[in-house]
Amino acid sequence: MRLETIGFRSTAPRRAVLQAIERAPGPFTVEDLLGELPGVGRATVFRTIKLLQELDLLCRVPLEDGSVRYQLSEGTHHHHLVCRACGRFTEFADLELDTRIQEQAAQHGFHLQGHSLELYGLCPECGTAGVA
Amino acid sequence: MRLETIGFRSTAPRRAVLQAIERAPGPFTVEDLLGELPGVGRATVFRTIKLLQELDLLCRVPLEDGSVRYQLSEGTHHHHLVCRACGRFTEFADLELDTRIQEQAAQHGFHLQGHSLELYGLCPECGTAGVA
DNA sequence: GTCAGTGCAAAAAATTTGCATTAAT
DNA sequence: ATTAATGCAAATTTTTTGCACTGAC
Repeated sequence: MRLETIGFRSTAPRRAVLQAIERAPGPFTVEDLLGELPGVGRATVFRTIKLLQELDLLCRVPLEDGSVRYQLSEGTHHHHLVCRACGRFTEFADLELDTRIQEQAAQHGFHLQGHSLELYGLCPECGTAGVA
Repeated sequence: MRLETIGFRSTAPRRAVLQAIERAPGPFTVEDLLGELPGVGRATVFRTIKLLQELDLLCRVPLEDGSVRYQLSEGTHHHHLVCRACGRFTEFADLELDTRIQEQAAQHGFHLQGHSLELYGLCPECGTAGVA
């Protein structure tokens, strides 16, 4: 990890959290992580998650019911397609979309600094299964 | 109110919540509402807020820090420009944006059922003040 | 008169904090 | 040696639940 490169210490708990995240088969909650890491303190897991988000290594995805899931991030700016059935989400980026968003902000005299976009529905697998 | 029209009872607590919401000068938290309505029970305020959201009379806006604000809704589908400085938000709708979102979903073989888009930045007033 | 809606207080989540201790650099 | 990072347990914050009671229709 490049944690040390940017002034953070590479500690056992942090490495453990990282590994658990990489091991995760899909989106997870903080509680999931805690369950995977019996030896690591609650606060540490929360603190590490926060750190990883700031480093853009982890993305936080709010669901429609208000709950939150996390998933390893590809790093670059992107949005999510969230499947209501299986709960998994796919990243995608769309420059045109981002441009249009900037235009909207400009039209309202708004100084845009960030945005978040989540699409909810059924992924190809679940959508097909549901219709069939 | 048309609550009764759709099978819900028009009760004093609900009317009180509605009035408090209409009185609100800007986005508010549940706690704000509770403070305005000493006579109304916690659970009732939460239940009424949930109801109003389902009726599209109230919109729920997640902020970047994970907290949530509410604001009376214009009813139709829209997005928000959230000001990081003053906390207020403006609604806007953009058919082109929605279309592009649908296209993205289609490209991923995703059956789109809903989406949420929040823009964060500085509103005209705060942006100008900040720069000046 | 019925049953949706309410209030209350307790329970359940979800997250943060304080602080003495540990360990990375 | 410094001091960032940790663990723990307690404190907050946010939302939900159970249930007897009230009041809209």
